[in-house]
Amino acid sequence: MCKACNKKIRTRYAPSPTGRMHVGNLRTALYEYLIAKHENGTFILRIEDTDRERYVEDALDIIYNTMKLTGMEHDEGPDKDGGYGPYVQSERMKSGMYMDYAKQLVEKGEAYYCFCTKERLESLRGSETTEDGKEIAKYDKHCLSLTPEEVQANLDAGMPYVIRQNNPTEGTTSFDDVVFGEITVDNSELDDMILIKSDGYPTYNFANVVDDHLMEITHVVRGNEYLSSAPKYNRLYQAFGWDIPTYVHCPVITDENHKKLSKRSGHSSVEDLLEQGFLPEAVVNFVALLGWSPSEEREIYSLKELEEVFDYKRINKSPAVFDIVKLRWMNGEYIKAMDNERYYEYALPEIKKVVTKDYDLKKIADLVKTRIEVFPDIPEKIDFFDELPDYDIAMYSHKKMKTNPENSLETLKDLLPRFEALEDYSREAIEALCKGYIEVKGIKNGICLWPLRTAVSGKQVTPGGAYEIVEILGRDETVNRIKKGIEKLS
RNA sequence: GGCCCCAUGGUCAAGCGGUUAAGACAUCGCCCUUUCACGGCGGUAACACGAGUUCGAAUCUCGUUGGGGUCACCA
Repeated sequence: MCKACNKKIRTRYAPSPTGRMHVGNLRTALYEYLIAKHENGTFILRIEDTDRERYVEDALDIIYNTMKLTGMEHDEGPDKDGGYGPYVQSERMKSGMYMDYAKQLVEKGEAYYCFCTKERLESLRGSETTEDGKEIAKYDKHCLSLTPEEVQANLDAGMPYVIRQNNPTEGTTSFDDVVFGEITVDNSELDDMILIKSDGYPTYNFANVVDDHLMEITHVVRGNEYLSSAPKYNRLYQAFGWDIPTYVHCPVITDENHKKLSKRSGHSSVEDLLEQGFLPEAVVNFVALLGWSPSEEREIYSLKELEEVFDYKRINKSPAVFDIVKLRWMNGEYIKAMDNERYYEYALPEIKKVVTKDYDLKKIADLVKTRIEVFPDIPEKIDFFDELPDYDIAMYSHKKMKTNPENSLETLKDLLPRFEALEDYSREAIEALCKGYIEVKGIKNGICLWPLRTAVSGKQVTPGGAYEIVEILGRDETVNRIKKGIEKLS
């Protein structure tokens, strides 16, 4: 229940099918979802496809898919009728409802027909420009002065027209936002925005208000970029005499340069992130924490857990930088916490990219589990399994281990026959072999294990230790690689 | 440029008039250890500035500076 209006909470995510899902939109959707679910409310998916020019065929699939992957299941939507349909604006338009509502406003004097041509509108603009060359314009209410007869004559003549909101030029308009508080603007700043386009479609601005009202949306969550047009939406509600929903404007998400997160960053959409190997649950968790924080000191939350603790009153106002480094850390936490079965599903394909021989891929996967942050980190860490890389004998030298090419050669020469003779080739036996050797020789672990691992991997840094690698390689390959080491060192 | 919004470490952030100004990521050091990672311990690092209000301001007010957003028949 909504405490303010005493109604069951209904929120909606209303994307436009124009491409990939921006992380800002994901967060908006997430907050809508959480606000509803926190109070046992209804979360609705509505498609705002009134812009036929930007419409992208695949976009709808992307939306459904992303919602599914993230676990944000909607209660009502195009595929789930809840009695408030249709849930696609282009379908809602077929009944002519937007036009009817617009006409209601015309009758009330809150809107008017406008027959101005593009050319006239452009000439209106030219006069002033912004710093970056953008034209500044505000419609001059030219067509407001048309008499009803003139309007009718134009209509009869089939002249193209739009319907504009009629905003006052004096006084002020205020509205409340739960995160930004009360905001007041001079009415003289309010442009007479277009409600119905000349193609008969409603604009986003208009359809959004009408649909939110008809669908009984209680909480409207959207990005900060809508803050400046919010007063105009408010006037629309007032003009109709409708209840104004609770506004929740979210702070912007920026890139590391504090600019609006754009495609250029390479990770502006959920799909980008998924392609880069991030887990949907990590992305959800991370995005939830961008502009919001829980009251307790914790950062890892599943969607279910977020539903419980989410309090939209704790959303903050200042913009947040999308820090991919922290996302990587968080993703790593999710990987470490994954149960093995699912972990293998993600890890094995990455391993197969560089390991084609018949090794125990799951054991290799185990090796990297605590060493990666995203799955594509895997290949470069394990490429030595398939083929021993060419390496320099300087690798045998390690200051702290007190190893050098000379004592390494000795170790490898000693180890070779022992491995060749090893019948039971198990992890335990391998360990026993090495430990026995270390004890007999009275040397430090490193003197034995560093050269062994180096010979067998050709690398100074490997996931896992000598035992694990040697076990996975198998006796033949291990013996082979020890021989190569001896050759190199001799 | 007009209007609107924002301002705590490099980043995410807690904080609502009295705190040694949390915590996380990153970074640095130590421990663990056959490398790396994991894990554990610790360090460096912040209230943009200036006036008020107040016994007392990161917290309230105003201004300055800086940043962002917006000004479409796009959403």
